[in-house]
Amino acid sequence: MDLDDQRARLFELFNEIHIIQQLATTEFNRRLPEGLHVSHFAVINHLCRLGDGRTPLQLASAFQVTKPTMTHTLTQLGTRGFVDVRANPADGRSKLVYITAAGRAFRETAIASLNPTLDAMADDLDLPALLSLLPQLATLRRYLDTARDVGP
Amino acid sequence: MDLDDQRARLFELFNEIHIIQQLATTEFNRRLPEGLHVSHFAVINHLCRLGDGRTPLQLASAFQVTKPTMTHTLTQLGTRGFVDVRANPADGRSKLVYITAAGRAFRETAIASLNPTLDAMADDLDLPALLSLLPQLATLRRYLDTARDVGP
DNA sequence: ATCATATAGTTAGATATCAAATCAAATAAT
DNA sequence: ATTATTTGATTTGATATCTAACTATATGAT
Repeated sequence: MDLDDQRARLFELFNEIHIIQQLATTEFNRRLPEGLHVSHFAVINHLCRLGDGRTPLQLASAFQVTKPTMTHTLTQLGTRGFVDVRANPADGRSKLVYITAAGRAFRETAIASLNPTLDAMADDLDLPALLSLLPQLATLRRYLDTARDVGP
Repeated sequence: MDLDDQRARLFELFNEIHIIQQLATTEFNRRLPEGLHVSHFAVINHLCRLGDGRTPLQLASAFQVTKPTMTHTLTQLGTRGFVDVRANPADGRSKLVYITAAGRAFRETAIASLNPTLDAMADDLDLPALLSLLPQLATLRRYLDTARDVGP
């Protein structure tokens, strides 16, 4: 495989990933209740599964989005009453994000909306083969994350 | 693996893909000349490699974006003089997209900007293992594309 | 102690994307 | 032929995301 070919196939890999992300995000967004985005669900889900009382920065880091993006997402979630963002007693610059009862209820609803789609995928696709991609993808993700802040 | 676990891991797969797409897109966008987005490059690249004179709809379909998105991208490219969008003599509703000399020049510049990043990845990562993901990802992409227009 | 630097979060502005609705042309049906 | 349906593209309006710049607090250096 020559160099140009190598580059083209790597680019193709990212193109496939881009398309999958687009289609999956669009699909999930369609299934979720009106006005709610999969990025909202992901944050709520994270707080429920791994515990709340985390800072916005920790959340931004967990999802690899920028700080303003997380500010925006948390504002949306706060407006809907799904999270409660309080001052961090240990650090005056910082805040802590707590999930509310309404937030937990939203998670249940969202899960009920998304599970049929996930289950259909599990039925229609070779799930073990798909999930076997996870380690490779995680490696790639870590690499990109690390390579991120080395310039130029 | 129980059902909930299966769902959680599938969702995790999409989360990884989402993060990779975010990081890769951001990285590529940083490398590209001012004001140009990787989605612009992808269209130009496609036209150069596989031939121009395609319709906006064909392009939208190739990248799995919606028609308005492709209209927007082509408007941007047209404004910069990278493509020429003409009426389709064979169909009054349709148009044909041609690449210009400036468009080809932009592609060369863009490739020169992106190749170092791609080459660094090829050096730092296990490229054969990465590229071996392509068939599985293509299968997943085709599945999502097909499942897209079945309701509800 | 004071001042410089680093860190957490927000604000401002830009843009890529989507869904829904619209318009125009082509095709199909009666 | 005329009308209805389908198809290609655009317009409109909303939103998620990014970068850059800003504010406020915390930490470190002299």
